[in-house]
Amino acid sequence: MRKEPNSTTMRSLKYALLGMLNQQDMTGYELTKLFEGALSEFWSIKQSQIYPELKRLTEENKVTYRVEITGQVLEKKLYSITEQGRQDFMEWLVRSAPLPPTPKEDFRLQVFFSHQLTSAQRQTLLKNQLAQHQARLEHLQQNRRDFGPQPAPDTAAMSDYMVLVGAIMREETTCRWLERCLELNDPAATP
Amino acid sequence: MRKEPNSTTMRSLKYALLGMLNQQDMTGYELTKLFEGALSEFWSIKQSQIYPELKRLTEENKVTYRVEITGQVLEKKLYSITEQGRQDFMEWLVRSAPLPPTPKEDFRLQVFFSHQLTSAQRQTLLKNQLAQHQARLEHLQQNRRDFGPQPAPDTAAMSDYMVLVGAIMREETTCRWLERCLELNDPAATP
DNA sequence: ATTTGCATGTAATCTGTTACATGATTCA
DNA sequence: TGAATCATGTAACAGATTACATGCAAAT
Repeated sequence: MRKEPNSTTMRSLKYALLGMLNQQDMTGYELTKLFEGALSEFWSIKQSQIYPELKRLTEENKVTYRVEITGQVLEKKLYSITEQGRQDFMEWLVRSAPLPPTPKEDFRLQVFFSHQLTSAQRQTLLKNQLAQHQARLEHLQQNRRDFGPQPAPDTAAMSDYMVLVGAIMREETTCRWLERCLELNDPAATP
Repeated sequence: MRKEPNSTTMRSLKYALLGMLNQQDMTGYELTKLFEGALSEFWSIKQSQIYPELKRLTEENKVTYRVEITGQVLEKKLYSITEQGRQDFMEWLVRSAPLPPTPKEDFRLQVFFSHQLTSAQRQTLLKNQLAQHQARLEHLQQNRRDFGPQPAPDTAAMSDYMVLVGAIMREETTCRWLERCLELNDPAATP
């Protein structure tokens, strides 16, 4: 008896790949580069996940591929989304799911237990975290500068832009939070 | 030959449990309730994870337990942290790790692909998300009101407070981001 | 000729989720 | 006496990470 597909799981990677292939045919390698590059700012995946998932999507008839030759003999598989895959993807894309549980962040757990540290240790921890988020924020702000003027609605560039703005706002807030935590732990500071 | 403990993994659950047991002896059931209750706002775990992890921590001599009887026969295991466990925990607590990759959020992936929707569909998606985050924000703000005045530095209450403030700031920003996205997608709106 | 990049995969392990499974105690 | 809560576990599966493994092509 064939196993029924389990419909209760998220399959986020599936939709990430279908979404990319819905825009353009690509090889697994190109998909890897995309997710390791600019996209990794908000969606990171490992190379080793890609090929098994593409294989699975092929078996499920969500994608197909044709083999192309680079140079003399090197084979690459150029993947395309199928009609079934596109339908699946569009269904996911419009879906309004209930909010998932807040993602776990180890640092927030450290903060939760931070009264078990000395004041100085806590300050070191907070300052270090702040420095790291400031660096990430500056990097994202550079991305925005490189982006140029605000794109037009209903374009791929606008989607990119919304995600980028979201990432920047998130980092800004994290920095403000950490600064606030430092204040709260320094009784000398003026509130 | 005995397997070496793998030191490259995070073991976040380990430290979450040790941190709790470092404050008070507890049963697995009580730990479950804690993480399902107030803490679930920023750190959610499933009941089924608890008992295997407690078993493992016992084998690793990070915790011990004594059996107590409720009623006539019902056994419960009251866990305590060991000295070794406390050392482990404190080492983790002061550790400044490099930032982990940004946690994956399906919704941001949907936004990234949202130019493949109609303007109306996109608006529905954004508005639905906004409503959900507004509800969560109100819930968190209620928690803050219940919290009372700002706690003193160096107390457990202050740690709680910092995490709560962080959660509120995060939700506020998410709401502002979603409102901004709605603006960006409505050419009629005044910027 | 050597390094870097293109290209595709597998194996082992870890973490987390869903679902199942059982039974005692307390309160209405 | 029946429902809610206390209390502890297991099994199967899903998802992600780390590490390994191989080999061609292009550029310096």
